[in-house]
Amino acid sequence: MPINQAFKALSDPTRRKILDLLRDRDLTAGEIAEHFDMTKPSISNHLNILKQAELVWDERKGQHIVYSLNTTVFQDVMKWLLNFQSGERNESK
Amino acid sequence: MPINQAFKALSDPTRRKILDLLRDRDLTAGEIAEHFDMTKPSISNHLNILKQAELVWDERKGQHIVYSLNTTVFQDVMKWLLNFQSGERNESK
DNA sequence: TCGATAATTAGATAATTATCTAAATATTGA
DNA sequence: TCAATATTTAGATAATTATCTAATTATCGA
Repeated sequence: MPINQAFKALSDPTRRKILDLLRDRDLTAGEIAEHFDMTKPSISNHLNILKQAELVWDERKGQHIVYSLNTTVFQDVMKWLLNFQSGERNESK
Repeated sequence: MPINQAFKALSDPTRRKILDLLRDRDLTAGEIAEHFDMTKPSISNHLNILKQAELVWDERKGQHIVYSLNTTVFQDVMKWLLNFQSGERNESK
């Protein structure tokens, strides 16, 4: 919901690549980590930042935790950007 | 042009407020600084980051340097976001 | 219940970013 | 040309963020 967290989350290439991977299909934390040259705790941290920004959802399925994309916040960010072209004032804080 | 710089630039509340101020009209560096409880060098640094991301243009007019909004990059960012709803794969790096 | 697997949390460190004060540069107008 | 004004650059420090290893938690299946 807070636009600030969304922009922060989106401002890192690793996190954007995670989002890109999730466009294809839902993935477990481990599957996501396989795509990166980085430890699992680091990826876990990035996933947490994406989760806090509500850009992804997580759901435990047995031993695994499955991550999926939440497109709602993308729309919120787009609305914010559209406001710059035409819209009325918004509280950018 | 690089989406990474655009997101980085947008991920700071001070910089988003600067962009918001520039929606009304072009402003000099000093006029921008007046709106913040922060030194001029700090604002100058934020302006530089916005400039590198091409979110603003600057033009010297006599003693002043006038900053203005560049909406092109906003559109690039929106295109990137739209891709997540419907689009084909992009290189999110 | 216990060993194996998946993932996160804790704690430390390195890298990046934001901010400040002081100094430098550019321009104007007398 | 020189003093005043506007802005940036330099250099230092504090705050934040990214990353690692080691330890912890949760779940499964025998």
